[in-house]
Amino acid sequence: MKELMDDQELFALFRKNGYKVTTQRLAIYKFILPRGDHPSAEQIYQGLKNDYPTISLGTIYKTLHLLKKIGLIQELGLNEGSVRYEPDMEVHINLVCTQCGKIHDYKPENIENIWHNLISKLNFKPTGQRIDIYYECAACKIKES
Amino acid sequence: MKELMDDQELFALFRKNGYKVTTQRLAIYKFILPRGDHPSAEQIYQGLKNDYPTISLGTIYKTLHLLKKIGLIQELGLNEGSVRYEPDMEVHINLVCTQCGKIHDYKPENIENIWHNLISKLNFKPTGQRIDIYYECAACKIKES
DNA sequence: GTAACTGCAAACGCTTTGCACTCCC
DNA sequence: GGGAGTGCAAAGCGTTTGCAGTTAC
Repeated sequence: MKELMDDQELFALFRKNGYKVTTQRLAIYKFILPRGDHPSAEQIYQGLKNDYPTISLGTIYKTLHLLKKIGLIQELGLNEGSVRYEPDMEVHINLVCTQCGKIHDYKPENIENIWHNLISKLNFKPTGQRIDIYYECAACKIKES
Repeated sequence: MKELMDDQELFALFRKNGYKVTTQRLAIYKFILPRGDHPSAEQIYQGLKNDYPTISLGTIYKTLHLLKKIGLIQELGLNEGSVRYEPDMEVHINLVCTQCGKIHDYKPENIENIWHNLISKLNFKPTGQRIDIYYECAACKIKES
C-alpha cells in the first residue's frame, strides 16, 4: 500500500537505489499519488509550476522514469499521443473513456484471486500487469446527443 | 473469427462503412492478419515495400486508423515509442517482454467466462478491452547472463 | 568537495497533415 | 467523371538528450 509509506520510507527507497532525495522528486511523486486520474507529464507540469515555478518538463520526465524504475509508479501508453502515469501497482482495471481519455481505477471483488487463477499456468513470474476496459463515459455520451 | 472472413465479406465491410477497396488496404490488413507478433507501422512498411515499392508510411498510418475504426484491428500503445497493431479483437492476454518488446497472445481456458464475470457489475457496455502481462522472455534472460 | 541533479534548449522519432496526382466505382 | 485514396514532403508534438550551473550529502 503506497498510501501508507511515510517520508522516511520514501527517502530510504530513493537512497537504497542510489538516488538523491530532491524537492522536485518529492513534489512529483506526491502530486501523482493522491490523484485518481492518471496524469500525463504535461498535466503534472501544469499542476506543479505554480508551486515550483522553475520546474521543467525535462526534470519531470527524468523523475517519472526514476519512479518507474524503483517501482513506485506505472506507465500507461495509450496510443493517443501522451503516456499516462499512475501510482497504483496492484492488480486493478483501468476504465478508459475512448472519447475524452479520462481513466478511473476499478477493483471488482476478488480481482486478486481471479487474476492469480487466470495466470497460474504461466511458467514464469510476471513483473507487472495492466488491464484496460474501453468505453464511452456518461459525460461524453451527453455531449454527443 | 477474423481468420474465416473471405474477401467478399472483407470488401463488403469496407464498403458498408463508406470506404473504397484498394490494393494497399488489402495488403496491409493481410500482412497483419496472420502475424502473431503485433507489428508496428514501421515493421508493416518494411514488410510490404518489396511487394509494393511505392507504398508509403503515410498510407499505412491512414489505413491502420481506418482498420481500427471498422473494428478489424486494435492499437496497443506501449510507452516505448511506437504503437503496435494486432488483429485479434477477442478477449486474450498480451504477454509483453519488457526487454525486447516481443508480444505473444495467450488465451487461458475459460478466459471468456472469467472475463465476463469480472466485468458483470459494470453498468455500461465496454467497447473493447486489453490485458497485458509484463515479463522478461527466455531469450532476453539468456542474453543477460 | 564532488558527484548527481536541475533547467533550458536543441535534437529526435513517431505520427499527422496538406496537396497534387491517381485510381476505384 | 468525380470524389476518395495514395505518395511525398513538411510540419507537429511528446519525449529525450547534452550541457552549464546548482544542490544534496
